[in-house]
Amino acid sequence: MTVDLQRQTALLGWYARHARRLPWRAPTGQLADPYGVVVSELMLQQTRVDTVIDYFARWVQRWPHWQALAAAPLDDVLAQWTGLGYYNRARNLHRTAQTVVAEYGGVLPRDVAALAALPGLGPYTVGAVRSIAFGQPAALVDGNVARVLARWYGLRHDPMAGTGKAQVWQWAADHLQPATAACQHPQDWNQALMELGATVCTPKQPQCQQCPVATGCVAHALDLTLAIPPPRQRTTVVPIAACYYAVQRLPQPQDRDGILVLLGKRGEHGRWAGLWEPPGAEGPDAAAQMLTFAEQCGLQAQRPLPTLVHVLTHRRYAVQATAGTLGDRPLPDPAHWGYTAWRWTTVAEALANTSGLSRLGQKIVGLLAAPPPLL
DNA sequence: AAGGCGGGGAG
DNA sequence: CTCCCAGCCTT
Repeated sequence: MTVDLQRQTALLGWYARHARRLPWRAPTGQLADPYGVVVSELMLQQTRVDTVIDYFARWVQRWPHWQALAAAPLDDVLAQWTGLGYYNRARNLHRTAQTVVAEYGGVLPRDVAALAALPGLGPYTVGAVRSIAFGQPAALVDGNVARVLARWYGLRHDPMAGTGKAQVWQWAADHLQPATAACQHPQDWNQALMELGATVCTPKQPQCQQCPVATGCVAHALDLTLAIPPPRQRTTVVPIAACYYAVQRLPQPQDRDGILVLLGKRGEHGRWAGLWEPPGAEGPDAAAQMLTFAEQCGLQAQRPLPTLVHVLTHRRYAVQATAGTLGDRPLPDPAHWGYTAWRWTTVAEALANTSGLSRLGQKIVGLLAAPPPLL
């Protein structure tokens, strides 16, 4: 196929003028620190730039290099990820750091196969690391690039699946060599494509008037910009009824920080794996289960808390929470309630950004701190 | 190829 | 409400 060198030059020039300054991004024409690239790319998977900026700054301040991250306990890594979601990414990043230290002497390998074997690094992220950290002429396709190229060529299929996906990856590869020949910096070309998709060639309100490559864009010429890429199949959201208990413990002589709240640590698999939350259950018999839990704890002074809703991509939690005070009985076996451990903490600590709670868990604890509802 | 996996911002 | 974001892993 032929590629439009003129439009490539236009896009590269646009990127040199309009690139956002991001904490992990090197100036145009330069390479970025491999550790920072991997950390930022793992955080950015399915997550917006604006959300990641603060997390990235705190992360590299606490763990500035592979050795520091590899030596950190997994619980600390998960806690530092609190609120970012998709917590397997944090586990993968941690395991990647340990592999880099143990297998590669603390230096990220430059080899494609070695990179692709690292946990958490898929086709997109490998392309990003190779080009942005090492300057290798490696193509990449993320949601932005897929949308830009699909519109550029008037692709009528979903660019993220099946033949459309293969087509877009081919286009990305076709562009890379001549674009790199023009600017000598494959990292700039890849980031220019993504930047255009993130700031100009957006899904809903593309700014075609400001687009440096609108000339020759098939979708723009045919007025199909909003129809390409085609809308994806809508996911069905499953409603889940859940019942949680905010169990408090009155201050004891060793408690200097006032009333404490009980947390359980979730198992190593499934949703919110390894994260903490107030004890709860989900499903049709959740309320009955938790009633038993309350009896086992000898829960006193029970009062219902306002109901709350927590929405995930495929699940919608409707949570009925109850507050109560622990009696003088010992806590039941956490394993019987789906947890690997119990822990007491203050409300303020549970609501902190490094608490290791899921956002749902924080919402439940937050009900204790919220003012009572007006009647 | 399909399902699981979070959370939040924008319209 | 809706959509979808610098995706990956498991089955």
